[in-house]
Amino acid sequence: MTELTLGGAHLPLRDQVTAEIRRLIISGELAQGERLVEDRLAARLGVSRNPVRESIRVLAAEGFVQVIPRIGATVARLSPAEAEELFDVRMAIEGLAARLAARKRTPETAARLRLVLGSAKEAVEEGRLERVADLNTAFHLAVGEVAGNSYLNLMMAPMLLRAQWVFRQTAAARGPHSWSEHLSLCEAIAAGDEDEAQARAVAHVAAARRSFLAAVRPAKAQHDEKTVG
Amino acid sequence: MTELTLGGAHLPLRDQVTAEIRRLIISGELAQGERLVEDRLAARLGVSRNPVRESIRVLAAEGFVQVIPRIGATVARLSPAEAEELFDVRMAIEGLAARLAARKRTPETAARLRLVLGSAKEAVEEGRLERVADLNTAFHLAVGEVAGNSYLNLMMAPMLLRAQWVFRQTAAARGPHSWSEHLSLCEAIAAGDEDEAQARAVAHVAAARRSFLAAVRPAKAQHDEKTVG
DNA sequence: CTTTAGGAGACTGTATACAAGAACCGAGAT
DNA sequence: ATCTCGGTTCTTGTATACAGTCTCCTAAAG
Repeated sequence: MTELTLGGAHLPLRDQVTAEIRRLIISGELAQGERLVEDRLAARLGVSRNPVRESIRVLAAEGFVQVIPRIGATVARLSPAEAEELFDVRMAIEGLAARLAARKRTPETAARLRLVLGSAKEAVEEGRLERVADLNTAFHLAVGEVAGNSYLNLMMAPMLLRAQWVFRQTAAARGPHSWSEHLSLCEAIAAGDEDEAQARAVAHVAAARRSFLAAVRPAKAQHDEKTVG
Repeated sequence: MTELTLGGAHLPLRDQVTAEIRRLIISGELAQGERLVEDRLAARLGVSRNPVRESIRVLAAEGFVQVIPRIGATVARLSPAEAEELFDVRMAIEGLAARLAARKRTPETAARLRLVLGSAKEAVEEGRLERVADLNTAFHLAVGEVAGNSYLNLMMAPMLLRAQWVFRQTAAARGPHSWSEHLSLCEAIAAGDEDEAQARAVAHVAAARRSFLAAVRPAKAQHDEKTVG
């Protein structure tokens, strides 16, 4: 592996391996459909097959990997159609998260969210693109934590990573816009306006979808504004 | 194990083990907070630790198991609050599934859904309670398949199993009512009425929540009709 | 030239072994 | 009696080994 043993408090290898393979998939270093041969992956990461296997199961549950019994695991394929489908799910989930966050917000909530947004803005200005993506994800997760629904958060983490994957695969990054949308969402949550918070979260994802569609089929008109509402 | 090697086309042990442990958790044979010692589980199921470990990771990703590195795995705890939170997620997800199903339905859709409902009705009449639960889950999954959103389905399967868990833990089964609600949802989908389909799915989950609340806090008034809409 | 049987190689499935760390229990000190 | 220290035991983390299955290549038959 390039650098697995980072961070003092060493997590179990399986967790590091899971994170690393996931990163390789999201970044595209492991291409769609590419076979994940346990031996080779293990050698590449400098571990035995066992942690790799456990990681593959988790990544399969998250939808990054497809496993066919006795055949092997491959990086999942992400057709444009499947990629677009994700936005519908995100609207539902993130809309709910925003609504609940507005409902459950405390006086400290706004500061907490703005802290993440601040870091994100810095990262945008510094042009650290990967960090921007991570901080945007962190923002959404922070909203989820404010919402305080444990199962919602359990789903959100892999979903957001998948969203990163979708964007990386289509080369449709969009740093600056999302920041103002996040800020807008943050305000609605801070104000405790559930309807507005949900609406802004949904609008945010809808905007992301437009950006995605523009990258995937630049010519075609974007007539798909229907969906959740 | 009691009976793991069932079904001719033998799945990998890890899959059978995952299903079995999940079943043990949902049924309550493994209690909340109970330690999942790999050795013991492996011995109990008649396999080695390896499949058990892989299963535990998957079940952790699904939220059935809590893993603390170097300490061990336990059956997750499901506080009443956490249990209730699930209904919000279900409303969002199943509402979306119903909407998409109505949008994507084909002429064969109704028959397919009604087939499952028929089996469920039979099971209700025969008093086969566990089978009823499985068929209700199958119905929801079938709606998801009609919706044709792969990631949505990926989330739905564990979510529905978790819903089963919630009900089993609170002893709040409700066979007959859900059946008519399912039929009603089926009709809306068949008619292609997206709004109505979503509304009925949400209402169905809301009814399930009422049933849950009635079981959990029988005295307290149920004032929580707010949420997605 | 296409097709098909056979066998070698590659890879997954499962078990076992060993190392490292955490929990537990008892003995001695305070 | 309580606290603390030490060691024993239990359990997880990781690696290795072996068996079973699939794939792919080769070679012979049609």
